[in-house]
Amino acid sequence: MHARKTRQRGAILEVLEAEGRPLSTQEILKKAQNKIPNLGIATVYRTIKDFLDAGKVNEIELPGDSQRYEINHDHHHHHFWCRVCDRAFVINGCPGTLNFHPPEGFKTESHEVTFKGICAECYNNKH
Amino acid sequence: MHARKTRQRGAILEVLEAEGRPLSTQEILKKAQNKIPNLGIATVYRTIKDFLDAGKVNEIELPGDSQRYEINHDHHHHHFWCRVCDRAFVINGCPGTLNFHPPEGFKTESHEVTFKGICAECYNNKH
DNA sequence: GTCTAGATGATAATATATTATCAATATCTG
DNA sequence: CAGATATTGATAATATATTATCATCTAGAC
Repeated sequence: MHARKTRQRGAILEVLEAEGRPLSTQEILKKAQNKIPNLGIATVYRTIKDFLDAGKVNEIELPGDSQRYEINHDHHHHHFWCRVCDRAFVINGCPGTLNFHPPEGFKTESHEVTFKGICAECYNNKH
Repeated sequence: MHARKTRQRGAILEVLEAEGRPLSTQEILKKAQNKIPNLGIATVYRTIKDFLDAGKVNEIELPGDSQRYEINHDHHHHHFWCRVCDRAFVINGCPGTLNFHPPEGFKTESHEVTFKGICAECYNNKH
């Protein structure tokens, strides 16, 4: 018997799907608590770890900030990080041609591009 | 009387200049201790903070890792991060044309590109 | 060389993120 | 429904990075 389906895990998955952008563990906790008021942070961490192992979610690392998690859709993309509301957003595709080569002998395995600035909501002071 | 010139600060600046790549506080400590054996980590943090305020060094944030510091040369560039030796390197210039636009209404202020992989030394097992 | 304030080193204290513990609870099988 | 066990929530414990404290030391003015 393994991996039971619980209200908590369902709620966390729903939150990630509904938002459609990378969320921090705290963001996940807050939003999932709308469905399950006394949800604990430990359950968020445990569930995210399970989802990661199962390949359901990806771990996003913003420069200098803690991890974010997003549903794994298997398509290459990058992120925008709003310095006002601290939310991360998905930017589909890859900006320009990353046909740039590191020094001789260096083997590049992946790359990350993070745009920083202000999102539309914050720019319009609605947030 | 302000900002005295000390052996410690000189050593830390020399290390940053000699390496020519972003260093973590621990890397700075270890390398500067070759010059000043009982240098303390607190002095590294204090000195780096002073250098940041003075604009002498830049703070580099790798996705998911702690800060690195490098001499400020005022030229746009990005970084390569070796997953084996954990060292960061400078990649001059900007890869490709970053003529990519975030969603309508988003204001981009800066961008960071981090290449991940294996550096030449580690690839050749010399490290 | 002397003096004084800034700097240092050792270490305690903070801050934060993540994991471990464990009794209570809830899921799933039969 | 009942029983076995995976899961949960509350919280303690870890891990790590950074900052504060303070007695001692030292750079630089005189």
